[in-house]
Amino acid sequence: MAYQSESLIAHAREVREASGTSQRALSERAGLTQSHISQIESGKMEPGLSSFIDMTRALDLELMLVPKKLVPAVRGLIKAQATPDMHIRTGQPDNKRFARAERLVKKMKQLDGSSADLDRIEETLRFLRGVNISDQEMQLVRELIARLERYQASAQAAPVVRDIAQSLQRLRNSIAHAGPSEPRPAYSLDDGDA
Amino acid sequence: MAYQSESLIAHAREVREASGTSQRALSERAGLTQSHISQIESGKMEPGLSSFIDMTRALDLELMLVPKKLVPAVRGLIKAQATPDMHIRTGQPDNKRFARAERLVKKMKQLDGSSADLDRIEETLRFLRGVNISDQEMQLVRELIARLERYQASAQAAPVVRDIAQSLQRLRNSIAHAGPSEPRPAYSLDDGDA
DNA sequence: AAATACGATATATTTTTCTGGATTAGGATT
DNA sequence: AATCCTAATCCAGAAAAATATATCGTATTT
Repeated sequence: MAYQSESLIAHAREVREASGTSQRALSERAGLTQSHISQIESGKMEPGLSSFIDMTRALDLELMLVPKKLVPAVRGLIKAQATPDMHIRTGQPDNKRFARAERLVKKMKQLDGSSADLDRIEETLRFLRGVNISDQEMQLVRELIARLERYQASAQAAPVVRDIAQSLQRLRNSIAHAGPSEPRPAYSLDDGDA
Repeated sequence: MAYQSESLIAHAREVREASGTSQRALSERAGLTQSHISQIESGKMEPGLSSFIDMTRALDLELMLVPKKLVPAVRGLIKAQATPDMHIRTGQPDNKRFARAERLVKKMKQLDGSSADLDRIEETLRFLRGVNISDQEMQLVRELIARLERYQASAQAAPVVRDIAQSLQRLRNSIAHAGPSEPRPAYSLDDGDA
């Protein structure tokens, strides 16, 4: 049920997972119960507008009304900042998370069979673990891992996996030689989704 | 009640009024009852997320989650298109709406007393009525008039009236001599609102 | 003056959210 | 093996939203 709000809720969930926030932690900040959030995220119930606002505000997101005509432009803006330039490299690699991710990939490989994309992800993760990585970059990695976790069992996981592999690869490149692997277009046309 | 969603709902309402859609017409397109919409708009009840989505989709709006950090940029984008360049001038002046607006201003003047801003609005409206005006421009005018109607009785109507007067003035200038009265910055910093 | 359109309200019924707490199940950590 | 954290689920009850109609006051139109 609740087909219209599906993608919005999925988006909120992705952000929550990428930020490493648990449902419980979020529930406290947003003033809702964990049970409530679980049901919302799993589509068992439809939140009220204000509940959803509370929830997303606690994730540093703002719910906005955008004229349909400029939805692609806004999407472009958002995507552009989701993969920022990443210069400062200070943080520690967060080995736990990498280990978890590598375990996940291993599991996927033996479940669905090995694939070029999975191999690529595995290798890139190994590389990234050994490198000093900025907080922003680590955040991107977390986001990608969370996506991978979410869609591992999904029917059409393949394109998602491919996208994740590409994103990780680009991150790796931008670190390996801090040169222009791709100029990264600021924001432009961006095919609308569903 | 329902303080978080207030501005979102107000925005939806402004768009509805600017587009000249009645609550009834909207209710049919969105699949809600007119009573329902009235209560939502007047803050007597809090819509469910999906109800609100239905409502705003019917207004050619899309509800999006935007990282707080780029809210100003998105606001800028939206505002920039709300006052577009306006070149094509074909439509008819829509005299009915102008007449209605002028009546409103007259009423306000005798109620709250005359003010420089009201005078300016009155004069600009007279000018605009006599000119060939594009659909887009007419849409802007409608939006401004709707705002005026909404805030006429409000406690702090003054700044709103001033803003409306300014917007109309700018529109008038851009028509009078299609020259650069102001280069209109594409989109940039934009002070957040409430 | 009568008809029409608009938005706000009223009422009654049905449905759903939301809370609160408790529990279950899976992984990960120790 | 035992513990901890996360997410999903269940249950009960209170609160609020959604639906369906109908009416009212006011303005505008004919």
